Amino acid sequence: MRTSAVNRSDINHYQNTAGYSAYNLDAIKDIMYMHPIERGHFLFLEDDPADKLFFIREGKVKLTKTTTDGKEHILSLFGKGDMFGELSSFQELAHSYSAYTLEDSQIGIIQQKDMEILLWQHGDLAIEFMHWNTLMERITKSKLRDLTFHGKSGALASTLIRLCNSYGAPDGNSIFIQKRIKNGELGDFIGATRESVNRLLSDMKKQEIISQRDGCLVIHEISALKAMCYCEECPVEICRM
Amino acid sequence: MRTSAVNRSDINHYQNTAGYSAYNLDAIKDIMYMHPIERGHFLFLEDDPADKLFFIREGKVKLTKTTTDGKEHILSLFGKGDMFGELSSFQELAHSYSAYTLEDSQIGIIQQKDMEILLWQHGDLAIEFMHWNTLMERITKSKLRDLTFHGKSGALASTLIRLCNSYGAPDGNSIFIQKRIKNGELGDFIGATRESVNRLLSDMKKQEIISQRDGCLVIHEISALKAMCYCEECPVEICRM
DNA sequence: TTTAAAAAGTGATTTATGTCACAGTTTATC
DNA sequence: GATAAACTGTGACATAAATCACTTTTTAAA
Repeated sequence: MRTSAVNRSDINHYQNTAGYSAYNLDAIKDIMYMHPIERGHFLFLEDDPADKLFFIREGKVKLTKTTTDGKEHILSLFGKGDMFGELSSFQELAHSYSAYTLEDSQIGIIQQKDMEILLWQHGDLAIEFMHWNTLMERITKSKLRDLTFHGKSGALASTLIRLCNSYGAPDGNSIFIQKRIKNGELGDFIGATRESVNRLLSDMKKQEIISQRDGCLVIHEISALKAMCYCEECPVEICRM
Repeated sequence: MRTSAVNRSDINHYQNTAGYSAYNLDAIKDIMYMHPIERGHFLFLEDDPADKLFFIREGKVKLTKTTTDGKEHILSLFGKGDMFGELSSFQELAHSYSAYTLEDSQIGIIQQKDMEILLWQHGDLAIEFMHWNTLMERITKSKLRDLTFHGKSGALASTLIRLCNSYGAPDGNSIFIQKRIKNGELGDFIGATRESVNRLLSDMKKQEIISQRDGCLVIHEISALKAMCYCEECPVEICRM
């Protein structure tokens, strides 16, 4: 049993980033083609040519990578207002991951060619786009750090914190994660087996760091999770799924 | 002893990327201020404000991150022609890593403000800059994959392949890595201890996958390394340090 | 070239994580 | 709400990697 009380600043610090974007890319909204995509459909597969960006007007999208030995790595979960995609730079490149919808979604598709014309014409957009790139790169770097340097327990703790930031709702002194996630899926985020995730979560439950309600995780002691991954308190725009 | 011969296509596939850049950002050369920086000096430290880009005209730079529990993580090694740096997007952000020179270097420094003005004015540059961002993001994502999903031996194998691409020179049927790297340093790339690295390298030597000459590593069976990290054959511009 | 310092190598042990097997529980579907 | 399918929980064991302690080798400095 942990004795430290939940720190009020911890509760206030996090905010649910679902449906929130730190960037402002209005100009591209004119050049994107909106497509309604039903739940469970792929936007692209690994090895498809990478020459589009995708803007989520409505819905949720999961990015996954399948390794050649059959493991699935979940790279990101994106929601309303997020943009994602890979472009080609020095040569025609293929996607390094797949993307599919988790809900019926409205997806804006932007062709690389159109994007380039727009960047060429609109300085404001170019600057905003740079900001978006900067942010995406920081998110990826922060995951690299968290997944590599404090073992699977650190990686899992970091993932739970990111879930708080992306799907958390205040719940008394705790944070309720408004998303059902299977243990195997948590493992796919961090490169661990479902059994390991299960044991790590069980330990956290024994220590009353987390609990479960209605099949969702509830985080009671986010400070304990932060200790496990040697959290550096990066902004919520970066510490997200 | 491995029986498979070194595949000629493996030898031809890699190329030394030191001093090579896949992007073309001539316009920024006009706005950067060149500074001679002596070996061992820091360009910036973690927590310094992130508002500049750095272009290496001459020399080598190492990017490292120190975790709060005292570990050092080496993020990248950059050389002539490379550009690096972090900018701020939605708010003033701090650097998440430090950068210091490994040799006496000539470094061009580009202020974020100047960069933004230039992007605003020059469409061509905006597009090139997007390509650069795209490439950097792919490099980081590929490291995330390699360091997280096939254990420390996979992570080490991937790092050795990247070293071949960044510092390798053909040497008969082998690749000579023209850079002395300590075992502890290899550990800092992948989040492993020097002892673990030592044992993994010893195993590779026993299997005649690698050897050592003049304090440098020589890679004999790059295909064996590729098998260890389930290599997906990404282009050398991405598979680098 | 001697000497001190740094790095490499290695055995013994502990801890972390994966693998396998199977029982219990929840969820989805008819 | 019965039933199958999917998911969770857990023990036993195997393997990977860290830690500690120490010797040997290499490198840098005097």
